[in-house]
Amino acid sequence: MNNMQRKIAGGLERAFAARGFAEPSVEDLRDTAGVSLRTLYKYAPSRDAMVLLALEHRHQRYLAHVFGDSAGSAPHNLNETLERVADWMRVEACHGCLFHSAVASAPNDANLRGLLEQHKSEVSQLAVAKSRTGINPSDIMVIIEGLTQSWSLSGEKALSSAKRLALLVEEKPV
Amino acid sequence: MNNMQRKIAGGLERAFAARGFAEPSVEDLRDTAGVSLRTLYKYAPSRDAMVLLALEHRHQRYLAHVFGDSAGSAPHNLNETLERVADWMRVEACHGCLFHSAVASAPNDANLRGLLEQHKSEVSQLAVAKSRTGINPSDIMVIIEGLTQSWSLSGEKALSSAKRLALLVEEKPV
DNA sequence: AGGCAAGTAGAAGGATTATTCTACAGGAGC
DNA sequence: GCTCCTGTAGAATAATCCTTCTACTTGCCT
Repeated sequence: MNNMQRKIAGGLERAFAARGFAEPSVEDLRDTAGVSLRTLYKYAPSRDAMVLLALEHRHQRYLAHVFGDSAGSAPHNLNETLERVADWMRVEACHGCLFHSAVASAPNDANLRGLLEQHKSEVSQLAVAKSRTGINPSDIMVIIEGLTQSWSLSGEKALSSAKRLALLVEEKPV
Repeated sequence: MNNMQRKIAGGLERAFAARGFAEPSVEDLRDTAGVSLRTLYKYAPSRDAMVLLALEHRHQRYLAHVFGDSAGSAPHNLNETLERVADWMRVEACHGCLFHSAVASAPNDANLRGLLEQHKSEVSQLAVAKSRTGINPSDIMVIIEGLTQSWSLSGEKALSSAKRLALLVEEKPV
């Protein structure tokens, strides 16, 4: 059960990340998940549920990548955290944040909005804990969101900008 | 011709901003545009063209709001510029940037991606011109994107964070 | 051995959608 | 007066999509 669920969730995440949340049909999702239609609907009884499943999987993977998992490798400061965020963008060839994409495709879905808030608050909380000084949570939020969003436009330049901003605001906390 | 085009473009922009780019059907778009189906297709011969029309209209309105139009009221510095961005978010009750939303709904559409890049580069160029010191374009990009994106989560706190960051990086240019 | 849980493959239904087309009304210009 | 342009209203088409359902297979447990 768990094994199959991971397989499906991973496939769904890949499909939505590559083609957005609007375009892929359920049959497309079935193909990238590599299961039958019936099994797909068993683990996610509607297309909306498939979106939620993909986002939950994404959340886990993002946290593991950026903040390290139990395997012991975790960033030691804000600078390293930002580098990991950039690395995530590089590896996933991300068109920006998948949670924002999901909300953008269905702006009136309260469930999605809830997931987005939960995801972002968890991320900012973990990031604040990496700071030496008691950095303002919304400061780090602006920096991380700015880095994530402008990555696809500025690339590596966005990373050095984000690092510079973080350094300055850590030197002069509010 | 011009009058009708503005009416249609404005209606399309409102519809997509309120309900996202995936959900509204062409008949929904017709309703919010307030014209007949035939006229709508005359000015935008396909649904994709309707998206482009809406985004062009959005681009004009955004620039006019944030950087002032020929009517004489323009921001004098970075701080004021950021306040105008925040004001835009307040007024438009924006779920983030509409261009990013469009790209998120169709990540493989090259036309959309081109429009996004063009929009953002124009914005950052105009913003840089508002800075006293020669601020790094990608710095201001990260700040504006961060403010825009985290507005829906942090609200006014995002604005003061963005202003603080801008102040710091203007004091210590690269 | 036999039955049950969980999988594949794919057809069918019913609804929605983008686009095109027909039929008609009002107004401006020659 | 007549014609052309631009508009409305709405039907028809052809395709796509989500969801459900049937028929069949495989492996595991008692």
